[in-house]
Amino acid sequence: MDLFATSAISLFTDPEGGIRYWPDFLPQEQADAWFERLRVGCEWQSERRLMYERLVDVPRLLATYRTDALPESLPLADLLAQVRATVPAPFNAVGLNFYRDGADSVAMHNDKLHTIVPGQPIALVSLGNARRMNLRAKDRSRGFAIELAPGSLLVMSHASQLSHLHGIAKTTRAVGPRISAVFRVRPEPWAPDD
DNA sequence: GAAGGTCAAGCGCA
DNA sequence: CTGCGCTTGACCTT
Repeated sequence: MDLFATSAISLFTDPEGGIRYWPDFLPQEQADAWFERLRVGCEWQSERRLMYERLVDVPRLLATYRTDALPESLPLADLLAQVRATVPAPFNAVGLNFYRDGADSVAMHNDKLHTIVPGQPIALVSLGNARRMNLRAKDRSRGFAIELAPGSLLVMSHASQLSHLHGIAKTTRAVGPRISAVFRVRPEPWAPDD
């Protein structure tokens, strides 16, 4: 029995479940402990991108694992079990994003369609500092935002990736580090360095 | 293989 | 303050 993953808030509806949010998915103590273990233990990768003749850092750190090869030093198997208790999908991938401070961000985007399987959801667990996620329908019919609290779960349908964009804007507010763990069902075969 | 989309920082605008 | 839309260009997707 899980006393925490009780009530989902529906942010958007479609035939595949739309976009749902569980603010209290994990107990706070567990969210805090897992955040620290992931921050210290993940093999964080930085990337660079060219823009206007300058090489700039991608404003976040990244890590990717197959769910069938999770490092035992990380709490990802436990986290996956928690996620699957609420979202019963055959997740085979977890991507982690480390937003170190308010200068880290990700532009509005939808998940790469070749990295997800039609009909299967995407499950995003937030740890560490809260950050605001902006969401917008691609047809611009509506936009909304959700404060992604530590220990929360956001589930987005495959269909919602066709209809909506999401992103994390930079902020001048003093915000501490945040980690998101995003579970996906990727078409096989795939490798973590894809 | 051509065409179109992505997405990084910074600026102007509302 | 915030979000948004525009810019270039290498790389990715269709």
